[in-house]
Amino acid sequence: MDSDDGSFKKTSNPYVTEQELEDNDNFSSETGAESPPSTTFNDTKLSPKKGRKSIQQRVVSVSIKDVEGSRYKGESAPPSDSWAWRKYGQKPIKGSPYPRGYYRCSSSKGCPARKQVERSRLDPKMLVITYSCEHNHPCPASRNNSASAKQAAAAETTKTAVKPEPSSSQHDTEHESGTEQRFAHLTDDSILTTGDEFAWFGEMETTSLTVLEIPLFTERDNFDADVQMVFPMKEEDESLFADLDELPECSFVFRHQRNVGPQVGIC
DNA sequence: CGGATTTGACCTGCGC
DNA sequence: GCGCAGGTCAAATCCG
Repeated sequence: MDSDDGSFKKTSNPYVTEQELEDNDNFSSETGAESPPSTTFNDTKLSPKKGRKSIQQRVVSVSIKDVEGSRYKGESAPPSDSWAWRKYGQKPIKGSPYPRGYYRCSSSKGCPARKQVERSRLDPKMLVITYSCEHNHPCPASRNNSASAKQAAAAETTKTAVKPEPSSSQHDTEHESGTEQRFAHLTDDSILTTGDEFAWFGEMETTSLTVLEIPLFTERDNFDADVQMVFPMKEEDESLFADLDELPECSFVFRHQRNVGPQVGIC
């Protein structure tokens, strides 16, 4: 199935901190916020066939409005942001009225990246996208999540195919170069400090994309508290979807630094 | 006709 | 050990 040439070094993914790597087992999905303490908070339910220890995950929350807007406006993303995702499954999630879609990177053969797209239970106006990458493989989602997130989220929203933007011949060239070449440029600037590791968030903010960086809390209480800060809303009925056009133009970055704790920036 | 999506079945891990 | 839930597979179906 997925090739694993192991050619990528751990540091080749500038967007995954050591914190994430170390605390992967403590990763908390967005959906964990409402889960019983004994269930999924410390259990990512990662692919049993891939092994849990070797998966990196990043959670991004995308405003549905942003998604739809980008789609309908035909917003073109930079080639480096254009990733193709192929849906390979969908599952209803217990406790959530919304199904979770499973996508696999199809930008190039052997691309190990996967992502899960689901509507946030806390805020149905948001789509929560969880990117999963194996160790020794760069996570395309890390840099390109702006476009790819929109693509997948758009598909999730519109129930249509996830297709890469009809971007450019440059993109096609990248396909020919294969996965390694595709990620090579990511490695070039991969040595980032913790202060720069989420620099791409800034790019996303410029597109009014709402981003939620779910930190890897080791304390559930912290997680709950911070999620409450971000999502004060309770679960609402589906009538909310009628109000999608009323989504606020608000972007924020939610991060957690080692020895610093959660930081929330609200516009 | 080829590729992508859908969807039910199966597999695996975890909690009880 | 059993049941539940999540994740993946693969055949069927759809679409360009």
